[in-house]
Amino acid sequence: MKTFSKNQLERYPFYLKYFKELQKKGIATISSPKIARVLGYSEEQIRKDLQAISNEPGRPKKGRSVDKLIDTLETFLGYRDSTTAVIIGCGHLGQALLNYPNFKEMGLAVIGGFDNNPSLVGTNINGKPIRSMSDLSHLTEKQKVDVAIITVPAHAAQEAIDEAVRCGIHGIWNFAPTHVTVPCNIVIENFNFSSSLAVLIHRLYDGR
Amino acid sequence: MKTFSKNQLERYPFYLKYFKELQKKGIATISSPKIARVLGYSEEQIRKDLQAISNEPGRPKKGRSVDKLIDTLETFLGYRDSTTAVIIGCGHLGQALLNYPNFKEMGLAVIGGFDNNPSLVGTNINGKPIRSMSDLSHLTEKQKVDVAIITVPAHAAQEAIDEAVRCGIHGIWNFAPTHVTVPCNIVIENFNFSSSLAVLIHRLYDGR
DNA sequence: TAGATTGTTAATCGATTAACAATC
DNA sequence: TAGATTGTTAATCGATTAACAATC
Repeated sequence: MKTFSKNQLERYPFYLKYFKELQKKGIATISSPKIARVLGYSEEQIRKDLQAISNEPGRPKKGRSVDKLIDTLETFLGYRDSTTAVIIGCGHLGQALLNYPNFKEMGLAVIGGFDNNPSLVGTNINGKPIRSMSDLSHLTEKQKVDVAIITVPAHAAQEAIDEAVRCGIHGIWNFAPTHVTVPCNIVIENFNFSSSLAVLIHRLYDGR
Repeated sequence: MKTFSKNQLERYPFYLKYFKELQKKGIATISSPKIARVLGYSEEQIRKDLQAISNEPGRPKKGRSVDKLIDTLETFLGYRDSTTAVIIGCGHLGQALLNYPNFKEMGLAVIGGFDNNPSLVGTNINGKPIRSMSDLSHLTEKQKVDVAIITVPAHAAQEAIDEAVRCGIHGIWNFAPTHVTVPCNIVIENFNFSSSLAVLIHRLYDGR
């Protein structure tokens, strides 16, 4: 089976965004050299990336159909499925994610938040109910939950993740700035401000 | 000069976090095999990573001093410097970042926000003033600003970044889910929800 | 001394880039 | 046909892993 590296997977949303802009402009086909000029990837890499997910070849001299590429990418990225997610930790960052408008078009349905702060429990944020952490298992018994988005402080992250895993959630999107461990059948993606900032600051002070 | 790959730079904050936990527990030295067990990297990689930034060797049978490692890492990562940043776009995400408590210890001083929404301009968030976008140049004339954190909607990102660059800001931390272009002397780091989510979803539905 | 751990050098692996014939 | 672009195969590059002598 084809395998996809992390870097490669990270590029696909950029392609999709660009192709949607082309579609809006009424452009029907796009070639690798043109994509290369805009997105700054090499044209060979673009060809490989698009070959890996397309089920029909590109046409010499034309390139590929923008509509088909969008269709293929949205399917590949799971934007056509509905993945359900809960936010664990409804502080500022968790609340921002409860309000984030782009998850829906990415096929991610954020169905509610969990927190232990009594002044939050029972309220709604962006129409989504905030429940007590102890209610997570009740929700997962009634409804499939695919992803737990972890936005608790670093010191509480491992415990929150353990509870999510106990409740049968298989995907963890960890925003807490700390290393955590999960069983090997659980998929975890760390989305780490401090790692991203480390790259930025180093490049900034180091002249690349 | 030594070069550091993106992956390598992204690992350093995890080391630092872990070493600080050790320090809190009163542990004085740490070896690569032990780090490997906790963080899940290979011990060879850990040795290379720590060698690359340390100015004295590790001691056979002991490892390295936790205090010294923390000192070295904090200096290397720029946590001892003060990097100044402004938030451009003070919607939910921008406000969450204005309230994010961890930037300070990373050496990042968020000094204010910019937005064009008249109901936000003139207010304070977490003690930080929100100004009109047209005032950015006034601020940068008076004060060094190193980083612009871009939390505007995707369609407004390029314009916001162009303005930040015109104002002499050299570092761009882009949270908007879109590709943007910057002059070659500007450092940009994309922190992209859709890319991170793409990795998570693919691993989740693909059995790794 | 023995053993754990180090740093260095070589081997492997995987991703990106280059070369080029095929094709519309 | 000529030229742009494709897909494939080979070469390069860089990062990770393995091997192993050195050392406290």
